Amino acid sequence: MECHEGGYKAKRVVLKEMDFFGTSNAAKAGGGDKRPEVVELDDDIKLGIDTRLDLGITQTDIDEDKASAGHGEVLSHTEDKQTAEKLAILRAEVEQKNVENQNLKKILGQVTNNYTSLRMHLSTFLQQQQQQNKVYQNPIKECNRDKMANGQDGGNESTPIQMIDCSSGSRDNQDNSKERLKRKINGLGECDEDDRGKSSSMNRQEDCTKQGQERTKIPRLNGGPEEGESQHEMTMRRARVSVRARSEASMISDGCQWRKYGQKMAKGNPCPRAYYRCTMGTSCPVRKQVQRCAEDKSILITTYEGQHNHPLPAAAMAMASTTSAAASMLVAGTMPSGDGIMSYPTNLLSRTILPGLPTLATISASAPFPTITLDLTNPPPTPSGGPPPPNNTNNSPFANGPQLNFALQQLLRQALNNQTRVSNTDNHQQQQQQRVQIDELSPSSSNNGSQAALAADPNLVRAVAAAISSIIGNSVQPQDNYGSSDNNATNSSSTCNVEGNTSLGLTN
DNA sequence: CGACTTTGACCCGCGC
DNA sequence: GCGCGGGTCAAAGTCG
Ligand SMILES: [Zn+2]
Repeated sequence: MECHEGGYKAKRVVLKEMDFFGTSNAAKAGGGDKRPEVVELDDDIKLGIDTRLDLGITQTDIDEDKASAGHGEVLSHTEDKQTAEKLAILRAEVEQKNVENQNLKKILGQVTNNYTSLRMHLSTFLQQQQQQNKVYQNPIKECNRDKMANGQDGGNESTPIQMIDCSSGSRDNQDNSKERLKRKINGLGECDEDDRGKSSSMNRQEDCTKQGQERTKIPRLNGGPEEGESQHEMTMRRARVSVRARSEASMISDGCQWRKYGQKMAKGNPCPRAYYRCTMGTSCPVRKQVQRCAEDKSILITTYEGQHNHPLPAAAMAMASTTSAAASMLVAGTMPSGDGIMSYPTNLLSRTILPGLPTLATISASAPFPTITLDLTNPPPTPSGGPPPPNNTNNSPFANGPQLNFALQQLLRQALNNQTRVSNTDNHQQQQQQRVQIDELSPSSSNNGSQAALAADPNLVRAVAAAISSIIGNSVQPQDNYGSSDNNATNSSSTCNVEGNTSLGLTN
């Protein structure tokens, strides 16, 4: 009803979006491929800043002043005046040098930042490669993969093949064709990570209309016990990220273009759930669901799913990176062991508990899909603590992970800040912000208690690295702005934060 | 006229 | 087998 006020009369203009990141302008600017670093350096060059550390002259002049001051009784007032003028000039010069110094520091910081980013990205990439190698080593999966790639009927095998590649867009070129192939292949149903779950409908549609094939039963994602590897893949495929934010608007402004393709009344929630599809790309598989929280209708729950197969504007990258980071964390933390779908996160995130820290992440095995909820409805995050998200369930394995939570929190905040900055076309600040972010995560920083945990727990490091990589990817790979966000459509239920979701208490 | 929203219908999986 | 709920499609209508 009015929960989702998108009343048609209200219309497009009325379809007011909460300017979540203040990116309305940036979204249109769409400079996703711009490298802030370069811009700033260019600016410095244009300004003709003298980058030489030429500070000796000033010292000499000062000494001269001192010497002349020693003969003060001899000097006349005019000489005093001259000295004063000299002093003033020298001070001005010193100030100028200071400014230059600061500029140099900035540049240095940027370079350091870039270096760190590249390192993180590289490490993440290597990790992903390792994972992929593992996948390829699995003959069964390989077989399935081939079947899918060739468009052959895979029978009832439901082994999911594709994994979410949060940081690389290597698949992007193949996405469309793969998708079509997969959709033609009914039996395999959920081959594509983007459409899994929903692919059934789409498959059905195309099959019925185009091929008229008999619809072989599409095995459910969780159908049947699979080897750990498969479960891992499935977990990755089904990772979802939803964002909770207080907004009176009907939709969050995330920089992307969305087309509404459906609306349903969800059970247990008087407010309808709207379905949107990304229209920035011709066949972008990314979808999102928007729904108001039943308990608190001022809270808007936006769930992203899928991976963009097209370049994103900077404004959209912020959100995509955020969700991607969350998904990465989820993927990294949801390595299934045995039949427990979510056993891994327990080890990863619940290792340490900081009293008073708001619960940032929750996961429940009861959830149909691994879901990360980025909770932006809470007060700003402070490592010292804060009120827990209203909807967090205590029983989830992710309930306690101060280090990672805080790190991710910072990352997400950074992403959000980045987007805000992008909207202001202030790349410089964005860079600085990013640098600060990395500094916080770096071992050299002394602010977080999370450092120790990061250093001690490789899993944690991996998770954070994956999360960082997706954000860093913005600056490192401007042209591959493929936001990978697997979000959850909160299909578990329409309530605010159902159990089974991972929720990252994120405050902005 | 193109892009978009609305909305009813349809399909699917799942539980009983 | 049936009903329910989630997700999607597509025709119709609206807007710029
Ligand atoms: Zn897209």
